[in-house]
Order: sequence, then C-alpha cells, then structure tokens
Amino acid sequence: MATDHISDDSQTPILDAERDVQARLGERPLDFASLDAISNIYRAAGSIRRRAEHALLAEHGLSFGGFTIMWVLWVWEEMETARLADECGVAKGTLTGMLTTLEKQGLINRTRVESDKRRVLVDLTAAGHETISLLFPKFNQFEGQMSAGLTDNEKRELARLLRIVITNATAETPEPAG
Amino acid sequence: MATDHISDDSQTPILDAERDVQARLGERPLDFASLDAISNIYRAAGSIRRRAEHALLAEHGLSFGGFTIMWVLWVWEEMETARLADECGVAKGTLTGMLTTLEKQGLINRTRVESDKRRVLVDLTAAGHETISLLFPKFNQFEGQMSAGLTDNEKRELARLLRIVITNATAETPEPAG
DNA sequence: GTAAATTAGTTTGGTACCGAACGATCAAGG
DNA sequence: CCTTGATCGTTCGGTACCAAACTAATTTAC
Repeated sequence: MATDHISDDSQTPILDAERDVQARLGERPLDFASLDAISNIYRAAGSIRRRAEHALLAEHGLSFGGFTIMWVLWVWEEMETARLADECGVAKGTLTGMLTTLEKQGLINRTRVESDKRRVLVDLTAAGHETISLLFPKFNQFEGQMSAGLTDNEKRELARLLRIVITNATAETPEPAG
Repeated sequence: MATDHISDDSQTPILDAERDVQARLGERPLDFASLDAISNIYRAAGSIRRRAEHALLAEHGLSFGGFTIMWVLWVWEEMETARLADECGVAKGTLTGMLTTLEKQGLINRTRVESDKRRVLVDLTAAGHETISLLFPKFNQFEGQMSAGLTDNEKRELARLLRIVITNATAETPEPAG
C-alpha cells in the first residue's frame, strides 16, 4: 500500500488502484469524483467483509450474511421471512438457504404461523441468542477498528454521505433527484 | 455522545434500519457512530451492485464481478492472473471460474507465458474491448447518478473517508493506527 | 544434477447469492 | 362449495465466491 502520489487537496494518499486508473484514463472526459467515491464503496465493503469473516466470524462458523441475519433477529426478536430478507438485503430464495444453514447449526427456529400457514416466523434459539449477544459487542468493536483514524464527526459524515448514495441506489426512478 | 436515539443535528433523515437499531439497542453502550458508518458501507455496496447489474450489466450478460475484470483489463491492456485477482478483490480460485465464463462469452483471452509456463496472461478480445469501451462511459454516468445530490467536494470527501477505512481493513496488524 | 522448496493456476467442496418457476395457502366472487 | 387471483416460502438452475488441496513449472540448495 505504498504510494507516494498525493492528491492536491487531501493529506490522504490515494490508493494504488485509484492512481493507476487516473494514469491510464486521465485523458478521457470521465467523472473521476464519482468514480473514486463509488468504487471505493465496494473496495471498502469487500475488505471489511473478508476481515470480519476471518477475524471474528469464522470461529463461530458464521458467514457475514449469516451474522447479519442473526443480528437483525437479535434486534427484532422475531421476524417474517420476507421482511427478514429485505432487511438483510438478500433475495428471499437466498434467505431460505441461509436459514437452513443457521437452523442446522441450531441458531435459529422457523415457526409456521397458525393463522396463515403460508407465513413463517424466524427467531433465535437460546444458543443463537447466546452467540449473537457475545459476538455483537466484539463486532461493534471491530467496526470501531475499521473506522479508526476518523473522528466521530467524520464517521457521522461518512454515514450521511453513504445514506444519500443508498437513497439514490434504491430509488424507484432511474434518475435520482439531485 | 449517542445517548439520544435520534440525532437531530443532521438534515438527512436516517434510514429506517438505522432508526430501528437505535430504538432497540440505544440503551446499550455501543459505538453507534462506527456502527452507522460501517454498516452503511455494505448497504450502499449491495444496493449499488444490484442496481448496476439490473440497469446496465444484465443486457450484456455480465455480472458485477465480470464487469470489474473487464474494466481492469481495459485500463491495463493485459495482466497476470494473480495480480488480476488481487486487483478485482477476489480469490484466485474464484477468478479462474469467472475467466472461464468470460472466455466462453468470447470477451477475454488466456495466454500461457512462453518464458514461464506457470503464468497466464489475460487480455481482452476485440469483442471484449468493444463491449467495455461502450459500457464503461455508461457505467461512469451511472456512478454519477448514484452520487447525485453530493457536491464534488463531498464526493472527494466520501472517497477520502472510505480510503481510510480500506487502509484499516487491509492493514496487516489487527490494531490499525489512528 | 537431482531433491526440496517455492510459485502459478486450476480443481474441489461448500456456501452465498440471484431470478424465475413452483406449490401451498388464503381471499373473493359466484 | 369451486374457481380465480394474489401471496407466501421453497425449489431449481446457474454464477459467484472462498479456502484448501492439488498439479505443473521453476528455482534453490546441497
């Protein structure tokens, strides 16, 4: 991660990947501000995900997605499948498989709703509750490590800027308001 | 600090998911600034990815990962497999499969290096070059849409803050420097 | 100059993930 | 009832993705 190229108005050195792109495509009329902002979002998401899985999730046999499910259930106690999928940002078909995995691990329960047998309620088992209660504080600490070097204001600013991007990306119309 | 459930000093309304978490866990001594910042990174990455695949990649039969590979090759002309995997943020075994897919689609070539027959060079076919040349400007425009509502300075700030997170997440030591 | 260590890419086994098709259940109208 | 239509969750076919084991090629060491 050693780069000696410094962008004009920032003390933070740009990433090698960013420098390469500018060197190769700098002549083209591209929107580099948007390019850097958006592409760094995946880079960050991917590296955080891998780090989390290695550093704290692997020892509990959890994937990042599985952890997310358990966290949502921890916050909400129980939830229907459809909403859970939405909350976790996965397709409902995907969730079925992940729930099966978690069920095999004895971490969650599936319960058919009596009054409407199409529906399924999901909640944590005692073991699942134990796991996530233990794990989440560590995960939150991990989040702190991942955002080390940012002030609290910068963290809030980062969250705010991302919120705008999320709103754009999930808006109905392809042309988001600006 | 974050003893209040709702931050009232921001003009951007927090997301439903963020509000839910604060309502449920607001009493616990958690680092909410880091939580919101980091968790919004995945939310953003996931929603952007899905949107990109639906809005412009699907019609070319490309996954987000496949697009990334082609983009890197477009910038670099050719690259060895190992470096390509690193650049695209996937495991080398994953890349093998994705390259096979792109090869079947006639978008990339694999060439064994004569001087060292373990190595494989990957580059774009004419069709691949055609595709990415057409596609990337659209993708860059899409990135602009995803960051609509941000000023150029805010986009640069977003990129900068994410850069710090990326550095933390990819650092060797588990305890990143502040 | 051959054996051992190293390196590059692929294969393997398994989960995650998607969209579309499916089956079961409920609701509404006759 | 009985049919039609909507709505759940699951299943299915396929790709993406990982880590670890493996194969082949190269380099190092003795």
